[in-house]
Amino acid sequence: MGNQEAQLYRPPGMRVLSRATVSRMPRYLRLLDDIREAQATVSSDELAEAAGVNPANVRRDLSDLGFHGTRGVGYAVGDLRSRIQRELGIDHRRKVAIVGAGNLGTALAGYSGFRQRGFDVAAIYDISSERVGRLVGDVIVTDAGRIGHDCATGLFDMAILAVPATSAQRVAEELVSAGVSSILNFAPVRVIVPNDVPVRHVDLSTELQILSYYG
Amino acid sequence: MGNQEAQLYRPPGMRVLSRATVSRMPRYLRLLDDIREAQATVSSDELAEAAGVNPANVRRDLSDLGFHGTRGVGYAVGDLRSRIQRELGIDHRRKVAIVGAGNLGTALAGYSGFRQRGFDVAAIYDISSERVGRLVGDVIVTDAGRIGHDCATGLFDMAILAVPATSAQRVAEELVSAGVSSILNFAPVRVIVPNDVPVRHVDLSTELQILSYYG
DNA sequence: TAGATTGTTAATCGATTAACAATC
DNA sequence: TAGATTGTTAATCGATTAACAATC
Repeated sequence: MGNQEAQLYRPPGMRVLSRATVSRMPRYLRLLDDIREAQATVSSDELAEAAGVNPANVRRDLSDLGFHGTRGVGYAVGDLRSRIQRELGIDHRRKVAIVGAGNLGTALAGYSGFRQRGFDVAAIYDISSERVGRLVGDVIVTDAGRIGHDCATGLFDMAILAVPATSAQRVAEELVSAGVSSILNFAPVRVIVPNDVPVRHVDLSTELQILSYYG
Repeated sequence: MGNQEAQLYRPPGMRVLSRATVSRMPRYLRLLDDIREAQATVSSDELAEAAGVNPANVRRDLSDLGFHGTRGVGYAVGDLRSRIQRELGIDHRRKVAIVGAGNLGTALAGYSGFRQRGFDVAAIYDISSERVGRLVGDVIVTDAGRIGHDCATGLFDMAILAVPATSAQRVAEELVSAGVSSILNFAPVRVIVPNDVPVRHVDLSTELQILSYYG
């Protein structure tokens, strides 16, 4: 694992979960969502099957999560579901800012997929005075100069970069110093965030390069 | 490493590169792009500094890549740059299909970021007869029934899913059986591709969940 | 109790890194 | 040659997994 992958999150007073462990959580959740009321308990074998991992791995993951099952019985479906949702931060809606009100930013603002998954667009920013003041979806385009202030005061805690390549790094740094918790970068350039900054940062352009590797 | 992460690519007659190794390549490339003509050689220390990794890690990565430097001197900048670009499949333009000509699909079709990074939109599909035939960007919306045929005949080798949650899994399976090499999923739902299928698949909705974890 | 399944130990596997001989 | 830097070995680290005692 490189530094980036090794980046860990330490909830206060809780065990450290590896990035690999966290990445399996949504796969467990998928089965739990399907089961719902149909079944009160689920075994590590069933979860493993659904997630495509080893049953021992499931038991270790849930144990690391501090969630315990009952020997001979399994894990309580509803409780486990809530526990994982809380862990992933999807037990409540998240406020996201879109930076860049161009072609892509505007489309993302109206994209129902984010909303369906619990991400609400709280703000959209641009530097162009022509765009500032316009209504995009539910929100009015704000001058990009306010990004730092708005982030620091909690208007949003997640940001989507939909800016030109030339501004991406600068905006990312501004967001980081204002304390944003996550950045999803759609700009066609790699953006570097230091490893010691507690931001989970997914660089789409890098992903595309990696993607293309498998072609 | 879960199964998903452990998925490896085996170029014919070439060493196997781990996903972790591949993920560092774009970071090396970034420095090499910056250097260009300014410097003929680069050391593992410089690459390590730029990529935020250990110098020994750099040397091992390049060695695994089959690229060798000169002791006491370093690595040839231009040659290394070409070698990595070839490895990542970004030494040539890639043809991508967008599935779904709705709000998001249309925006992505016109998004210059893809084009700038070497991804050309070769086709856009939809099932709605109202949308089929319309011009979106450079291409005319085609009936989704042709996806399998067009992929199999090489019209594109990468796909972007911009469909509703309900169709995402079905479309992904169709693309996989037609032999697509990469899928980038923008649908607001997780899509499962078996581990033994040689598709590099980045599930944006899963990433979003992981993202939110760090908030 | 008998069967099932967890939780944890110890073994295994793979990736990272320190160290240094090779050599430009 | 003297200094620099690679390429590789061996040590280390961390994550996965087989196995099984604990226990419902």
